Amino acid sequence: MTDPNSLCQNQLLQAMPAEAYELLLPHLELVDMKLGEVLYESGGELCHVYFPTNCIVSLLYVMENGSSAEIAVVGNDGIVGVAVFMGGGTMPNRAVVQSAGQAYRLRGQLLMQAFNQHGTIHHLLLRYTQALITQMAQTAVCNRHHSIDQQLCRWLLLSLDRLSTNELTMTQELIANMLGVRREGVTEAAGKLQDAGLIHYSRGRILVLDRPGLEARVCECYQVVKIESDRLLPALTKVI
Amino acid sequence: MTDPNSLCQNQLLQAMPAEAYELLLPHLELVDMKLGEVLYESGGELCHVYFPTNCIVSLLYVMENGSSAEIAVVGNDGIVGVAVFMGGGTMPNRAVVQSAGQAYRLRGQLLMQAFNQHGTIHHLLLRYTQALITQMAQTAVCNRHHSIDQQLCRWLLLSLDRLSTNELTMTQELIANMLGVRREGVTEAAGKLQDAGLIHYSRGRILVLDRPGLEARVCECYQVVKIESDRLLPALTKVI
DNA sequence: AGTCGTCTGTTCGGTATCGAACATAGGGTT
DNA sequence: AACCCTATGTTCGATACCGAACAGACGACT
Repeated sequence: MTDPNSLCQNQLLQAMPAEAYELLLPHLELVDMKLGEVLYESGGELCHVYFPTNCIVSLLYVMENGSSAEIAVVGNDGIVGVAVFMGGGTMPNRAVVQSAGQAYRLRGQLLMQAFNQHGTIHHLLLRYTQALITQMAQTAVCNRHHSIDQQLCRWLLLSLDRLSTNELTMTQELIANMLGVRREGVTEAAGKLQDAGLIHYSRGRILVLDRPGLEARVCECYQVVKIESDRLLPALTKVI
Repeated sequence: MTDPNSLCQNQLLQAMPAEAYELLLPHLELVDMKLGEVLYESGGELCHVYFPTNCIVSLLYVMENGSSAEIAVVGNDGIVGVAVFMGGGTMPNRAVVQSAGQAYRLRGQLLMQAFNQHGTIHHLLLRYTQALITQMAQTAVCNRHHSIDQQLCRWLLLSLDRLSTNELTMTQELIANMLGVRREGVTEAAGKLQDAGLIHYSRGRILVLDRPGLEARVCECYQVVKIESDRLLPALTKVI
């Protein structure tokens, strides 16, 4: 069973009205999410959805030649598996744990019931999905127009927003896979940030020293996503 | 008033069950969509939604410095204004008529009613939205990994799929705005396609001579979106 | 027929990113 | 303490795309 208090760690669960999540509560299962774990393969049926608490999940597209690109990230602000209630059941993307932690797991069918029967849950999930759409759209824009330096800043800030620490466990190699660039490109960009005193890098650990400094360097894409998320899900930011 | 027969030109309307669209029918208004017309500005309230018949609408993000990037295109396969039923009301994108024609216009509130009251419409629109999500995700991937040549092929095929002709009215300058690249880049890419005998270009008109040839050159992104759309909305392809 | 605006084609140097190869250095293991 | 694996740093030339400037060419309009 599940400790009700820890539900607050996921903002979507937290935003649900009492009568709604009492319905879900008995079926929520707190599971460990290990770094690199694949939750869904591209096109694979989604048996469960996940409400991350202190982990981050990346949605990736993996190309035929093996290279990849991140489409969006989901943390304690959202839910992994929107295709369940959108009706498609699957998506042509892979979902990978990018930062280890825990998540509440729920059978897809149960979420469907809640989605169909409770207007509040319905509205909440659709608004979250719209925020996710904005994140994807802005990823497309950023990939087109912005430098690796700027994209790295955006990526760091998106990750920071979804964690409670200022330390990320993440090699440059992995970041490169997410951004869809070469590892050397990330090395160079991270080097600049380190020289500027904004981060400290050491063997798979990134310490963010100066968040305002990152925000000063990031492209507009980050703010667009953040503002839109706050607009669509105001309850989430109020309660924190 | 509206000629019921022409409703068939939009596949979403066409796929609605009889009792559902009889509800909407009296409120559908056939309107002219002029090239370059802006349906929504970024962040602007969506009073109406549009069901394109023989026009194409682009969803663009316009950056602070004025450059732009296409996020997705909507033709007679879909609806412009998903933010109405997703709950956000607005999106941080601009919707522009990319290819002139006509569309059925409907007040957002009326669509909301239909969305909430008719399960069939509800399912249909959410599944379409998921297809749109796939298109956006793949745009992000394509922007990251593929050459202008490949992206032009993808763009031409996406447009062709939404028109009944093999002729597009579109200057290279406009295509460049959509793809978020320089006009010269499009000139060069289009020149290659013309040399290969796949298209014929002349002052704002593109004649597609060899569609299979384009399909042979396009990146996997095009097929991913097409397959996913067909999967999510099978009724639409069956009836054609 | 001539003019003009727009669309397309071409060129130039500059820059960001790529692809590959290799060097260095933490940090855990034996 | 020595070792090794992995993460990070550095270099090289190649390439794709950019930014700007300009040349040609089609077609509409007078």
